[in-house]
Amino acid sequence: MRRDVFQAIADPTRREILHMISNEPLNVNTVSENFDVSRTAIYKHIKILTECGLIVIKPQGRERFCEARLEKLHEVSDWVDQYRKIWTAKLDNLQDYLRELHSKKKKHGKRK
Amino acid sequence: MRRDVFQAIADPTRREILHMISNEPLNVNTVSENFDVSRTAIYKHIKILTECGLIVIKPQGRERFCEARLEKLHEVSDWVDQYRKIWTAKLDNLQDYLRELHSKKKKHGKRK
DNA sequence: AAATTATACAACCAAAAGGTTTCCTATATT
DNA sequence: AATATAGGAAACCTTTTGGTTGTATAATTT
Repeated sequence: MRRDVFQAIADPTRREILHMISNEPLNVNTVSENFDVSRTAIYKHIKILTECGLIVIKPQGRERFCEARLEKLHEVSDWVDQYRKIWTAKLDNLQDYLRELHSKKKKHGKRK
Repeated sequence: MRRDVFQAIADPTRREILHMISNEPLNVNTVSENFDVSRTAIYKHIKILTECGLIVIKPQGRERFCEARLEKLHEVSDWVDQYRKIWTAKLDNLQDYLRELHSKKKKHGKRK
């Protein structure tokens, strides 16, 4: 099954799961107790998160502890970063333009 | 229809559309020509992207130019950032641990 | 005016997503 | 040994997603 991080974090429940275990690993039951859907439903989300590498499962007795692999999110932030350059550049241009407009206030039609 | 940025960027086709128009606005046909699915399919993707604010459509004659609103991606990077703190802290801890392990190489089993 | 072009949108479809209940297995507990 | 607990997975269901074709409409060209 093709799983990628972008698809995994698209679901709000999965983002919440990630949040829950971001500080300490929790077993499957503990995670599912915090939602009002069934344990099986949560289990499926957990499976998806492991399939894309955002979680690793560590067995301990009969329990499975879900541990977040937050570094995996760098894929997302790398992707965003390439666009941040563009959008901040555009904002800079806008600022320059506004500044220029402001300094030459002899002209008529002015808008913030 | 509830649309959020996370869901919008989950689809690879939509990410590619964003990429295409990240530098210059393009009209719907031009965008769709670069994919091998129908124009209607692409149009739907564009609609989803506008619904979550990642694109604005500017009519110009009979054409609609799709302009990227990349700033909207800050929602994603903000979300990632809260976790980046955690994952980098953990990496730092690991590094400290390894450094300590290395300097005091006389002892046997040591853990932070 | 007629034909072409760019887009919007309805109707429909198959597959995937997200959920359920039910049953099974492996560890702990008593 | 018997029971309880934690998790895995099959079977099934409904809604959403991503796609299609076909039709309609508004500008542009010829």
